[in-house]
Amino acid sequence: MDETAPQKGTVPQRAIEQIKAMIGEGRLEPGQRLPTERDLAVQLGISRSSMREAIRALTVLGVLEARHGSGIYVTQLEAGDLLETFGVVADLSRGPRLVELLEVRRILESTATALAAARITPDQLAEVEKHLTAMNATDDPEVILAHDLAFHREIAVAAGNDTMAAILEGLSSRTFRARVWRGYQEEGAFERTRREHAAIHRALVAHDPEAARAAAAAHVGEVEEWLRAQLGA
Amino acid sequence: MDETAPQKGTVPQRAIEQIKAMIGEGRLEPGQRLPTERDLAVQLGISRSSMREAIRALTVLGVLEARHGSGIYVTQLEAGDLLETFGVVADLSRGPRLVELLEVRRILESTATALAAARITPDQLAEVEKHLTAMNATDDPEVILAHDLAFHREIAVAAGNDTMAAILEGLSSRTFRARVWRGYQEEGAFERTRREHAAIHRALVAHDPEAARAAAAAHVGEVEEWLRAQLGA
DNA sequence: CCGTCGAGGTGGTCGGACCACTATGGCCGG
DNA sequence: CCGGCCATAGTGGTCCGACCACCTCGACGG
Repeated sequence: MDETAPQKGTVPQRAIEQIKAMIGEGRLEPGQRLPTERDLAVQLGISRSSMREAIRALTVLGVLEARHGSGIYVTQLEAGDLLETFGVVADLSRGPRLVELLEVRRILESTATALAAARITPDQLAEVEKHLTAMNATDDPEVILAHDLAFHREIAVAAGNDTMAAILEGLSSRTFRARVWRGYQEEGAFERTRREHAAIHRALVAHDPEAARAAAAAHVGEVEEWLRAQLGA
Repeated sequence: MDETAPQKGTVPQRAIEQIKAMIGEGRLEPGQRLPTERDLAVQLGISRSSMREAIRALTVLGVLEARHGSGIYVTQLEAGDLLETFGVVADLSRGPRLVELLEVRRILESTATALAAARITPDQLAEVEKHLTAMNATDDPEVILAHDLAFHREIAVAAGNDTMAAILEGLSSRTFRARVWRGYQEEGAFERTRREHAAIHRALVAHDPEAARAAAAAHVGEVEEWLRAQLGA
């Protein structure tokens, strides 16, 4: 018997492993187009439905990208594509785990900010300042939130570690922060937030890693403490 | 017309959002069983195929769990369930991004080890020691790797932040470390690794957070440096 | 030479059929 | 009466074939 299917796990799961293996072995380069769903199904000896499930799974993971009418492609496997799932975690987490996520963010954000203080270029610094002033120029919470996110994103990018930036992006996902900050900012924390952002900015300008680390840690820590108090109440 | 489908995005994508919303709004509790695929498909006005894709996607993300012959259940939404996919990222990353992932791990691992030094209980310490001695008692790389993973996992758990432990678990996934360490250990790094583990252990016993942080950072940093050199060569 | 439009190929969706597995409850033997 | 076995109904798993929506690219006409 040629027995190409050694019967391990579910059918789509096997397909997922095989495609992952193809990528891992370099047989599929990023950006390259895969055979059609129909062909792949025939190659692996499974039905198109199962193949679709496998492709869907890999699409969710950010490994593949399906373009309607065109074909299936391997993504660039960049940090952003692969770490999108972090946002899902943040969105579905609640209670104590929110605090844990904020703690992780505090650790990474403080280090990222410290690295940024040492490495940031004038161009990047200008970008950071743009969002800082925009944030202080309005009272619309939506606009503030958007620039707040961009402010921290620029800093994370300036730290020079795209993977870390992508993780922080997920940990600061829009819905996540909107949920937490809704209550936080209602307590008149605008002013404090502005002071903290200013402190971070000063540390970046001074290229002072230690000050940047402290400022960023305090910034996230403030929210963390508030949330902890909310849960304990 | 009642127009329940405002036509946004693909069909399965809409279904995913709706199910996520159900969970987010608390209409679906962790551990609870969902309606059958067939019923859900009818409820959302889509075909079972599309519903299956949506379920598959949420299964991959660790939000749902399908038990053949029994039904579909909401997971406990614990950090481990949701961050399992993180391991996939580590497995598919290569080159410069491996260094970035190690850098993130160094930051988190050092902090986690420092926290563990302050909080670890005698029981947990005993568990850590068990893996340490087991690791030093053999020359089988497979066994060493297994106990090495367990060693760091116990420490991460002792740090008291399950989310961080889950992330570190992903960053240290089996295939990831196997790939990197294969070459690393070939260069006679066994002895150095043992010394570093011993240093971490001493810091834990002494409940000395700063020493623990330094030891852990050095431990991961060693591998990081080696990998960086490999890539530059 | 360039813009238009058509055909072919792609992923997206659908419905139905059947298989594999699990759980439940009744039946049978003790 | 009790306990384990087993038939059965219901679940997710897989497959098939058809059709739809969309993109691509080349032939055609201006």
